[in-house]
Order: sequence, then structure tokens, then C-alpha cells
Amino acid sequence: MADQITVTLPDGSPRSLPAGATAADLAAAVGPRLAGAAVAATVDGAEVDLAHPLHDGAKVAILTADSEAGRAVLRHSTAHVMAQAVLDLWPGAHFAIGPAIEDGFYYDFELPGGARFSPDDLPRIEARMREIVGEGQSFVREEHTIEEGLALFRDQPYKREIIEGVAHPAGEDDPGAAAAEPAPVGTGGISTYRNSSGFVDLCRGPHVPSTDRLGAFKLLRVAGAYWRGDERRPQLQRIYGTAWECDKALGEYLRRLEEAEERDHRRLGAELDLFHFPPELGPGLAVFHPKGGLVRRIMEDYSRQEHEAAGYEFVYTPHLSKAGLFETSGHLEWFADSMYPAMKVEGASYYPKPMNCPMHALIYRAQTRSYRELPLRLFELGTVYRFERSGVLHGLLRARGFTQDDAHIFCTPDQLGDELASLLAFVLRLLRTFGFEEFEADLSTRPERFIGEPAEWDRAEAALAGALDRSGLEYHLAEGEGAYYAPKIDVHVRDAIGRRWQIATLQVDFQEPARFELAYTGPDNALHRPHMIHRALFGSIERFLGVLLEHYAGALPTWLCPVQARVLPVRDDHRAYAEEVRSQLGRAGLRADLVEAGEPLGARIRRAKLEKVPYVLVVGDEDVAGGTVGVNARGSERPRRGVPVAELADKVAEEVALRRPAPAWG
RNA sequence: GCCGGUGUGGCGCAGUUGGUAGCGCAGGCGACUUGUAAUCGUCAGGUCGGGGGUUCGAGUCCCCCCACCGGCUCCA
Repeated sequence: MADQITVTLPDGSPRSLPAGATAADLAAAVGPRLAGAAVAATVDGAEVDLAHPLHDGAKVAILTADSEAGRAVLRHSTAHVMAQAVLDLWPGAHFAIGPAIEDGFYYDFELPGGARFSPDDLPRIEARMREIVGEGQSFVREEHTIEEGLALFRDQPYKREIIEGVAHPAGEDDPGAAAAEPAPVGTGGISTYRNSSGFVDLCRGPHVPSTDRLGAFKLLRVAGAYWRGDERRPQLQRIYGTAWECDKALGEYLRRLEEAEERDHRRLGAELDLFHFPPELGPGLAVFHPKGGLVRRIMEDYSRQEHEAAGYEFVYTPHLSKAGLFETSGHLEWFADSMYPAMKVEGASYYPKPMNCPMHALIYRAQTRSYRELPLRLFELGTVYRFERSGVLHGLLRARGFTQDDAHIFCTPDQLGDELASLLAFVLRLLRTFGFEEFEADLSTRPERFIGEPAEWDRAEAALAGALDRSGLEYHLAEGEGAYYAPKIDVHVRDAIGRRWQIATLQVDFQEPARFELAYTGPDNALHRPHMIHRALFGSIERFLGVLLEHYAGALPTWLCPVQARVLPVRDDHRAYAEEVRSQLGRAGLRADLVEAGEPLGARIRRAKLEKVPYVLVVGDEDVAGGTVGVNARGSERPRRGVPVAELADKVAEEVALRRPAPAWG
């Protein structure tokens, strides 16, 4: 009826438009710059194409390419163009799903005749994509019935399967389906996008109006990926790519990838002579060299010190156990495939332990316990062995042998809340000491397969949630992600370049105490079942060191450095003074070494820098005369000359004592 | 485990259409004695991840295995 409609912009201001106006019209009405940057829109919170007609009273926001939501549209559209290119180049190829992901996109394909992509195919596909982009093909949305959709994709089994899923929502039978790509519209129909060349893809949208809006993209790698994430289903060929709003943003992203590569802890571990994985030992088994051993020992000593202060008692348990222990705990029933197989000795089966908890339960059970002893906190740097599948190993971050800073807290139901709250505080304090500032937690709840009673799980989950609420820590609910015996809180950190690492874990277990028949005598003189908290703060020492190396790009805080200072005499005749400086630093509790004047000073400085030594100390004529050193601190612009040795020693010793994350003079 | 890729002296790399392995760094030795990211010379070091095959002859072609890398699946 009315010729005009009124819509509301994100800032709350109303805007009148002719009836039938689209989101693109709105963008144009606001201004040419917005019209140029627009890639899609949201109407009442739902994402739509720019060609979407607006209704009266709609709340509309224009999505631009430089926002996260806008980039997601861009990436999704780029994925479609990639699919179009692949289907052009491999007639008869099947295509499956192609969503936007963080920093990019992928699309899964199945090539005719079981063919596979090779890395050489990526440039060919990219070239075809650039042609499509150059042609400025429009994305045209169409709505179809299920029947029409099935007919349209008669040669595309994966698309048909998705459509069937829309027709008959499987719900809980098919959890993987919706995860990767949102269902292509809900109720009884599907939507597609047709490019002007005739390429049609099943898709919920929205898309950019035309392929000419794309261009800052690059295909990165090919990989195998199971259809619907199910390893019993066919494995498809996945191509990963990245796409950005402009070449500059693309370039910055590619540089970030290079930077991440330079931070690779496996590479740093070799360069800094910290550890390696000898093939003779087998996959996933590391040895620590003297320097790596030193870093590790400092970490472990610090951990022990903090645990002692927090009321933990130290225990030691063996690496092996007879099978019965892991039958009692349930590990053999649940994780036998991920355990090293048994060795048979004297008619018994012995397994390397995959966890420490059953042994700690035995220590608890070694005597009758009174409520007065609780909470009982048993701590161990316990080395465990897990037979991880060969394809998942990843340096120290995923190894087959590793050491947990593991503890089990046995407590009464009344004590649970306070224990959990103080544990969360403990974790954050520890992680801050190691230079992490941003934390996120996941609360993982009862999985589909579990032991025990749902009511117990509910109580355990409530205890964890309560502790999180008290801590003020931001957290996400990870439903069904708990361990088979307990719900858990996983604490993640963000590293220096924004990557998220899972570090600590904290689990409330009502099951193992029952399986091991643990008990304590209460004030009522009756037997009660204790609760058991499993917790590891570093998680794995090895893994945590790997994360630290990536976080600091190998430039560890001074307190953790194997060599904290290196003294370099300018000439041989400064050697005696240099030795005096070195030993003075040693007396101040610092780890300092000395490199003689066998090669030019510049070369020695360069080597020290490559080894990321925090303080390079040069001593020459002036220093011998004045009792000073030249201080070249890691990360500083220029060296300082003439610093009194005592002053330097004090400053660095203080930095170490305070465990500062970077050289004080940096 | 699955898909793809890679595997040459401690490390980083070169090795044309198959004809019996090179370079840089690191290391040893010698010289140089040096004020803030690579001094010069010299020596030594590999049979080319392992095994099998094709060939007169294989680092270079084929097969099997192993390890590593990138993903997928998994992660108590």
C-alpha cells in the first residue's frame, strides 16, 4: 500500500526508502563508500544478500568486507568460485561442502575415477578462479522445493545427501551434518546460488553480488577430510584457501603464517639445542639436551615450590602396573587402543601407565582416612605413556611419552567448592608467571558414553560451574565433551600472536573413588566416599614448554634461559677481567658464560643473539679501567656502555627473582 | 589409522633427459686480537631414510617399509 518503507540502521536512526528497495539500495542511499564496501547485510539479525528486498520496520545493518562477518561472506563466496573452477577443470567431480572458516575457507571434493589433487593443481585452480572473478559473474539466489533440488543435483551425491537431510532432519542421529555448514535453509525447501555461467551450488547464503568483489585470495594446501567428519565414510579431497578484503590484508595474513612457522617449537628446539626426537626411540618420544633439561628443571622446581606452598604432598609412583589396576579404573575398557600394549611377565600383564590417578587412589587407600586429613592433595610429576595414533603426533605438543604436573585432591563434598575456586586462582597465577595474560575456559559436560549416575554428574558439573562463576573467568559450555568419568574445566591461553592453546585441566570425579572403594571416616563416625579432583596445571611439562617456545618465539624470559648472560672480552688481554665479571654474575646467582676472543666481536655477538641470550656483555679497555661492562640486552635498540658490574648484576638478579617476562632493559 | 607431500654429511640446500655426489653454515687445526649481528686459510665429514627390483650402470625409474610435514579422525 504505502510507497515508502522505513528501516532502522544499527545506530538506531530511521531511514525511508521506496517500497521494494533492497539492502543494496539502502547502502547506496547512505553513501557511495558504503555501497562500494558492502558485501551483504543483516535484516533483523539474519544475514541476507544485498539484493534482498527490505520490509517496512526492518532493522538493517550493511556488512562490509573489512568486518569479520563481511570477510566470512567473502570467504564463503570465494569457496564457491573455487568449486566452480574445480568443476570446470575436472568435469564429473563431486563437490560436498565449502564453508568459511577462521582466516579462510575450504571446499571438499571427490574427483572422478578416484583422482587426487596434487599441489601442482593449486595454481591451475587459482588461475581459473581469477578468470571467473574477472568475468564478474553474479550470484543469483533461487528457492527450490526438495524435489527440485534433488533433480537439480542428480549427479551430485553429497549435495543430494545434504538435501535429504533438510527433508528429513536427522537430529541427534547426524550431529556432524550441521556443524560444518549451516543447513541450507530450513523449512521444507532449499536455496541455491546460480552464477551467470550456469554453475549452481546448494547454499544458504548470503553471497557477494558478483565475483568481481573477490580477488585477494590464495589457495594454501590440499588435505584429506572425511565426509561429514566421520572416518567410516569416504575420504574427500579438501582444498584450503584464504581470502581477504584487499591484497594488503592478504599479505599481512601470509606474513603471519610465516611468523608462526618461525615460532615452530620443533624448529626452535633444534636451533636452541633444547631437545630432539631420536628416530631410534620411536615416534613421539623426546630426549632433552642439557639446555632443554635446564629450562625444564627450572619449570619443575618452580612448580614443586608452588605446590608445596599450596599444601600439596609429593608422591612417586612407578611407570608400570598390572592390568587389574586399569581394569578397576576403567582405562582398559575405554582407552585400550590408546595404551601401549601389555608386556607379559611371570604370567601377568603389565601396562605402561597412561594416567597417574589410579596409583594415587592406591596411596589414598593404603590406610583408613579421617575427615580430618581432608583435603588430601597428592602431587606428582608423573610421566605417562599414551599410544597416540601416528598421524596426530606433533613435536612436544602431542607426544607419546610426557610428564604431567598431576595431582589428585581427595576431599569432602563440603570442601569441593573452595578447592575448585582456589585451584582456578592457582592456575591463573601460575600461567601469568609464565607470561600469559588472556585466558578462556571450557566447561565440558557429560558425554554420551559415561560411567556413574547422571545425578552425580549434574552435581559435579554444578560444582565446576560454580567455581568458574566465582573466578570471573570467561567460559564456554562444551556439551558432551567431558571425560568418561568426569566433567572438566579446560583452561586455554592466548599466545603472543593470538593463537589459543589448551593448557590446564580440572576434573571433578565421583566415579573413581567408588571404583576404588575409597572412604573416609566422618565426624559422625560413619564411612563416607570422598570426592576426587584431577588436575594438571601445565598439563604436560613438555607440551607447556612447547607452547612457551611458540609464545616467546624462543626468546624465553631471563629466569628460564639456560644462558642468561654472555661475557665477551674484546681482546685476549681482557680475558682475566671478563672472567672476573662472569664469576661476579655467578655469585649473584646468574647463569653466565664467556666466549674468548677467538673470532671477531661482531661474530660472537651475532651467535649470542641467534641463541637468544638475554644479556650480551662486552668488556674492553674502558671496562677494565672502570669496572664496567657494555650491556647489549635482547630486544634493545642499542647497547649501553659503561654500566658498573654490580649494578648490572643487581638488576638482572632482580629481574630473575621477579620472573619478569622480558629483559628489564629491553 | 586415513589422504597428500617430503626424506641428500650436525643444520640449511644444489644435484640436467639415469653414467659411480656438490655448496653454505656448524665442527677440527692454523693465522688474525678485534667495542656491538658473520675475519681469513686449511682439514675432516655423506653412498644419497631402509629394503627389494629394472638396467651394463640409479640419489635420479618401479615396488614395499620407516620417519617427518600438512590436514582429517582421535585426544582419558
